[in-house]
Formats: sequence, structure tokens, C-alpha cells
Amino acid sequence: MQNISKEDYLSTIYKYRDSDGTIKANKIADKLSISNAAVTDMLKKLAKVGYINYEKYKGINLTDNGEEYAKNMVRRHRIWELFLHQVVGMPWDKVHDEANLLEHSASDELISRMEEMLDFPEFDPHGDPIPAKDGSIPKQKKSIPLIKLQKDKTGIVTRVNDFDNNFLKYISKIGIDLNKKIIVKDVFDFDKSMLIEIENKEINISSMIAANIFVEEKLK
Amino acid sequence: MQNISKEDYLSTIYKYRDSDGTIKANKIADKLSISNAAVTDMLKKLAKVGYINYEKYKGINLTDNGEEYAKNMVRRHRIWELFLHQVVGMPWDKVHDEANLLEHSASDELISRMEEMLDFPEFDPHGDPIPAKDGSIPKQKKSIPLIKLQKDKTGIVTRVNDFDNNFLKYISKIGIDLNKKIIVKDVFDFDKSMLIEIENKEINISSMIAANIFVEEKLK
DNA sequence: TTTTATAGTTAGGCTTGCTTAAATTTATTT
DNA sequence: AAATAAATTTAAGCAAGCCTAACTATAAAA
Repeated sequence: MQNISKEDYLSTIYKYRDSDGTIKANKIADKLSISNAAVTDMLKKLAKVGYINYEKYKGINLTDNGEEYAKNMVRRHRIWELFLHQVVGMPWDKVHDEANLLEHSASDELISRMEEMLDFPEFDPHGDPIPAKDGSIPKQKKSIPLIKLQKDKTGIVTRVNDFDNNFLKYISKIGIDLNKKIIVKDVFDFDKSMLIEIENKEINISSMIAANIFVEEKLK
Repeated sequence: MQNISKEDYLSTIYKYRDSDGTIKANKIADKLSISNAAVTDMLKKLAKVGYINYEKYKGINLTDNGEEYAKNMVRRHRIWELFLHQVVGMPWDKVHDEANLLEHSASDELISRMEEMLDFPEFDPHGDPIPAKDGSIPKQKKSIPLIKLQKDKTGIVTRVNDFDNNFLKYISKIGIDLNKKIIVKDVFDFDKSMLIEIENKEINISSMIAANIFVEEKLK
């Protein structure tokens, strides 16, 4: 099995499937920027080797094998991300793309070595959980989008969506990082933006920003 | 240009060409474990994009562009090797294969970051020179194969051939490493093996081993 | 110099992963 | 329920990178 494409398909299914475990072919095509026809082709192949359950015109979902395979790819990706960030000092907004380049390549031994160097980490630089070797997934702290945090409440950053590098670059520039404390100083109803305090500075952030940062509410 | 195969061809030509700069198609096929027909195919493509000079049935050699491209691949490979060895702690005999997996993937930025972390190194873990970003190649110390070193002479290990992982594993086990001191205690004519002293231990090594270790003779 | 061996090329074919265009199925409106 | 829209699949085709078998050129040996 020449793997790169299949690995990307499985990761995409794993990452973007709905809460019921299924995903539309459409969405896969969209996320991978390829045609629907290519997706149909590949779905047949993935079904044939037993990584997905697939019936024409019906939903798609991972088999146990596929689940395991995909989870392992996510594991590899996130270990690379954390390694690049912590060991190599690569900035927040660049680790995702670099990990995409590398995730298909390293030997299992290298992945394990990196994991060990990082002391068996549970979360990647964006706060997403890193599946362990045995497949178990670390529990994340109960968190809410920052936009749901009320005025005068305090939250600790537990996770950010890494859907866009410029977003990451921006929030990194204004001082937001995992485990940082944010206080909501004001909320503006007309555009849903909010004024927050972080590291003793007050900053106004848009609702889009606030919707993609997740915090654990800190009770005084 | 989808690169992996072309990169491997160019690296192979660079690495295994004769001293006059040419290489036989045969040798490429052999080193890459593919058919001669596949080589002919690819040579045409490489010629078309201007990386090699190629005439039917005649010799093959790199153009300036090809030279630059190939040298950069060697650079990437050797930086990965050194990084894996020094930063990740991967043993001598494993870095080459791992670097082969990774050398096609990292961004130029990552390569530069690793190079910086390693303080702009000149030699990889086997003593081979790492081409700099500007294409210049560090000068190696004048060295001779250990087998040429005479009885009672002392040498410093400057380079080893990394043609076989078991060889590397073995010499690493007996304590041989770059910059280590070796004293030739005796030479046995009947099988060309030699008795050497390294780290206060005396060991007998075969002529094959001695031919693949390079030392700088140390004059008292 | 002729024969033979070796090296290199051509021809035809295969798989993978993609494309566009057309056809079909399913979902949504009216 | 019929019409329309959206999603999916099929069909045909393409480029890359490989293969084997057959052929041709060059080099080496007799």
C-alpha cells in the first residue's frame, strides 16, 4: 500500500466526521481540495482493504481497523507538532503545515523517541489530545468557547482551533497561548466582539476570534 | 514536479558518479534497485527539465542546476542525520535510513532551523561534509583508510563509510566513533586483519572493517 | 576484424491517483 | 407527488513511475 493519499483520506474522515461517525464524500473532497470523482474512487479502495464501511450513495464510516489507522496518523501528526514547537522552537502558526509534510515519513521508532523526549505528552500545541500508543485518548478539560464566557469571568486557555495560520499568528502576537489567563472585561452586543484582559493588557477581539479559542472557566 | 523519485535519481548520480563526473545508467538502476528501462525513462525527463546532460548511449552528468539540486538534497540528508543523532539521540546505525525517509519532506525553514540548532555543522555523524546553504562544501581533513596505517602509528577517526548498518553498529559497539584515537598494535599479513587499541582496549578487526574506517595520522 | 558480451533503449503494458463531463440517485421544494 | 436541486457515481482519459521482453548500440575478446 503506497500510503500518502490513503493516509490523508483516513485522517480527514477521522477529523471531520460528524458526531454520529459518518461523513459526506463532499466534505472529504472539499477538505482535500480534490474532485468528488476522486473521492468515490478512493472510497472503493479503502473499503476493499477494510478501512471503511461504504455503500453507494450511503454514508461513510471507519471500521475498527480504519479507526486505529487514522488515530495513529493523528497521533503522529500531533507528536510532530509538539516536537517542532517545543524542541525545534517553531512558532505556533507553522507547526501544522510542517507536521503535514512530515507525518507520513518518520519510522515508528522515531515517533516513539520524540514522544519520550516530550515526556509522553497529552496535548499538542493547540490543545488537541494526542492519542497514546495503545489508542487511548487523553481526556480534555471541560471547556467552552471564549465567546460564551460572561463579563468579568476568568478563563484559562485550553485549546484553540487551528483552522487558519493567520488566526494562530494573530492570537499568538496578542499573547494568547495555552494555559494563559483571560478575563472578560466587556462584551459588545452590536458586533459580539469582546474586550479581554491578558497579561495585564486589554485587547478587543472579534467574535470570530473569540469563537475559536476555548477556555476552562475559572471559579474564584 | 512531483519530486521524490527525481530527487533520489539526482542524489544517486551525485553520490555515485565517477571522478570525471559521469555515471553509467546501469549503476543508477543498481543503486535504486529498479530496471534499466525505468532509468532511461527518467533520464529523459531529467534532461528535459535541465538537470542532466544526456545523449543516447552516452555518458550522463549533472548540469549546474542539477548539481545544485543534488547538493541540496545531500545537505538535507546530512542535516537530518546529524539532527537525529545529536538532538534525538538516535544511534549511528539508524540515522541514515531515517534520514532517507525524511529528506524529501521538511520545509527549507525547518532545515535551516535544525542547522542553526546544530550551530552550522560541517560534518554529519559519519564524517561526511554537509554542503552549506551557499553550496560550499567543508574541506575534510586529509585522511587514509585505517588499513593503510602502519604498526605502532596512531590515527584519529575522521570518517567511516556508511554502506552497511551492521558495520556501523559493530564498530560503534567496539567503541569507534568520530575523533576517537586508534593505535595500530599489530598487523597480520596472512589475512590483513589488525590489532588496534581504542579506549585502552585491544581489539582485532578484519581488513574489511579497517578499509572502511578513515583516520588522520597523528604524528607524535 | 569479426564475434560475443554488456549496456542501453524502445515498445507495450500496469497501477495509482487524479481530472472533466455525463448520468444517476437522493434530498428538498413547491 | 412532481419538479428541481444537490450529491454521488460512472466513464473516459491523463501523467508519473514502474515493469518485462525484444531490440540495438558500444565495448571487449578472440
